[in-house]
Amino acid sequence: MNRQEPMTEEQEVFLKHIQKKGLKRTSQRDLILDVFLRTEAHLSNEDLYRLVKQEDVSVGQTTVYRTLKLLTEAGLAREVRFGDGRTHYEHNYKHEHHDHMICSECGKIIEFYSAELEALQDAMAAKHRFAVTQHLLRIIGVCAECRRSKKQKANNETAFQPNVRSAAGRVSR
Amino acid sequence: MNRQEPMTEEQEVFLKHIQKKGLKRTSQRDLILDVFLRTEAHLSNEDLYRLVKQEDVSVGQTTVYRTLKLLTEAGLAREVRFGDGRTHYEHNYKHEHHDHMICSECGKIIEFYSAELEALQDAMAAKHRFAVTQHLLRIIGVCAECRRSKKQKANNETAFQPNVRSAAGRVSR
DNA sequence: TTGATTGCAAAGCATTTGCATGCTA
DNA sequence: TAGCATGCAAATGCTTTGCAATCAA
Repeated sequence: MNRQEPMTEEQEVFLKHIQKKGLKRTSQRDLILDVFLRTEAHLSNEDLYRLVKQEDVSVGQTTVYRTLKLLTEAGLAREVRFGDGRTHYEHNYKHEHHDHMICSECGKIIEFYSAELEALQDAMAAKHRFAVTQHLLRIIGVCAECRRSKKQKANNETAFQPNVRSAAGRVSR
Repeated sequence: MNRQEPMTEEQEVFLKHIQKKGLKRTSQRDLILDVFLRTEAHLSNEDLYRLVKQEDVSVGQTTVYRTLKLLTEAGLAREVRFGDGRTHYEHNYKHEHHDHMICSECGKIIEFYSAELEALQDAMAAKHRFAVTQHLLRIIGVCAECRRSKKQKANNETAFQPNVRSAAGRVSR
């Protein structure tokens, strides 16, 4: 393990976290962090595992699980659950907090942020003397594109059955 | 299956749903609906299964799973996921929409509602030309009681590690 | 040298499914 | 009587754990 290249901020954060916990830096952890940072998406463990494997076949899925947990502890990643059964991860370092809209037709995920929304949530919490650690807002519906294409084949009487599980599972951006 | 007692509204809704789908009314389904309605909480499948078993040992867990799905379809129950890995269900018939605050210390769940919050969410959705089907807001933090008892044993330097998974899993009211 | 790390296989959970038997309409 | 419902056991899918071999500090 000897790289002379300058570290990115994220790598330093990770290294510091690892040292603070008395753990060790390994090539696998470096690689996984690297691939994670390089990919702007809501990666599931499986997704990340596949990407990492493209650069090093020998890495095991368990290591990816364990490293994602480390990254989360270090504040570099954030767990997101979309209700499809698996856990997804997104960048969390110096990223503004945001929430998600999920299209139940195509699985597309729209990120959004509203300061008023945040303030209102805090106000509600205060009203109940509740100290907020984190919050999670997920809006499920149909995105503009899907609504347009649905209008075209309008005459089918089938009731709309939101199926977030499979839809969100298929695509994650 | 011959009860002459008057049906509750919920039972009628359920029966209607069952008939519309060409399914059959059974004693198990009746019992499960009954126990579910009688219990004001965020029951997991397991919870409901245990309660039902107290009145009829012969009922299988699979039937509870299947019936809860039916109740959800019929609009009598609503699925809620608190992030503890399992699905919980709450009453949904003629119940106002509400959101949840979850205490990561004791697992207590506070229900709350804010019209402004709802309005703002709809506004955000509209801005993205997104047709909302449902939304989910979960605030995680520490409730008033737990904060009080934490203050008393104040001097432990242990960093606060929110652990919603186990906390919310243990208690559900 | 020593204890953390890794990858594999096995174990754990919550949930779903296959199937023979039982029961509703 | 026909076909849905039930309960059991087995299967599934994601995640975690046990363990022997390996590797960083």
